[in-house]
Amino acid sequence: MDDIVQQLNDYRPSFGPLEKTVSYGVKRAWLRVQRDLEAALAPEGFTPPLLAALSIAVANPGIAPARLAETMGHGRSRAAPLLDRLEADGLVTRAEGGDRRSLSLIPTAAGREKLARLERLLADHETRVTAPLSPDEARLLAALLERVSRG
Amino acid sequence: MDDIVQQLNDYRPSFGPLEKTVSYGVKRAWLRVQRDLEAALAPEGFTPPLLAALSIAVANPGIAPARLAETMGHGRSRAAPLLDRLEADGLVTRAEGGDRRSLSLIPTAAGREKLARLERLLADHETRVTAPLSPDEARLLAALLERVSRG
DNA sequence: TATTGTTATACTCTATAACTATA
DNA sequence: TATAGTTATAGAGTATAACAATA
Repeated sequence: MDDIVQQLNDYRPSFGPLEKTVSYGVKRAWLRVQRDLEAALAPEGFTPPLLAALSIAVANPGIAPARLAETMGHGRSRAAPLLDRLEADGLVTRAEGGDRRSLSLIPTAAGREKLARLERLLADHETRVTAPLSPDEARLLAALLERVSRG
Repeated sequence: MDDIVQQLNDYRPSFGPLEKTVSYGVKRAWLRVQRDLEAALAPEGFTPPLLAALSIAVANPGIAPARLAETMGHGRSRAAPLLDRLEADGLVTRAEGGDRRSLSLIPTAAGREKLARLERLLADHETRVTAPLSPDEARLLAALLERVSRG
């Protein structure tokens, strides 16, 4: 009797043709990652896109907004609102670039310190997300995902 | 000289602390998957969430809306607008369930035929997304992603 | 008291197009 | 003619809270 109840509780609806696809697997994993990271950054008043923008700005001092957006996988117009926020928080400044059309993004000391704090939250997040995997499996997963992203 | 130009062209901005994380890898892969699938389904007037809902409804006849939403990884309220659309298109019907609180979703013949057509687009999409991988690598990636999703 | 389906609401993410300035 | 930054706008996805009906 108990095993019948167990069997019923174990029942999981099928995903149909989506079952075992990389496509839907990526989507489901993204849902989990997205929610965990959002919750992890909330105490710092940050969001995942803001973290990505700050990370890239700090790692590539002098980068132009269009290049930053491109690195994130987006069009130019995605950069403006993110940079508005980072600049308002005093984490990044928009300086004039060599070409007067383009800007040069300079991380401030506060920006580097903020990122250092966020890196600790990020490391904990990564640990939670990869908890079901061995370290080797996690590295393998990251490598496979990168190849898919590059296409 | 040519190799210096090549070196410059090869330059890619760094992701900083996000580099090589599973977390950001999932996000980047999701961006690619999402865009490709959206474009693939557009000619059929469908979106990725509609495909997921129809797939689950067809694969689990009689499933309740709350269970469908849960399978997709969402709360109850996410089901209603998706089912509104599927029902308006004549692909699924909302029948009374055994419990008068809950509904029983029944796929129509048109729903099964629509899904069969979408499955061909989905297969092509999956082929494009996994193009950089061997078949074994693709299966491995799907399995690793599933373990991450289940947590 | 808990569960289901629904509605209302708001917020984030993202894309497109258009405008200005510069090259 | 092309590139950069910006703004406006719209749409899709998602979450929360609240409601009525049923258990």
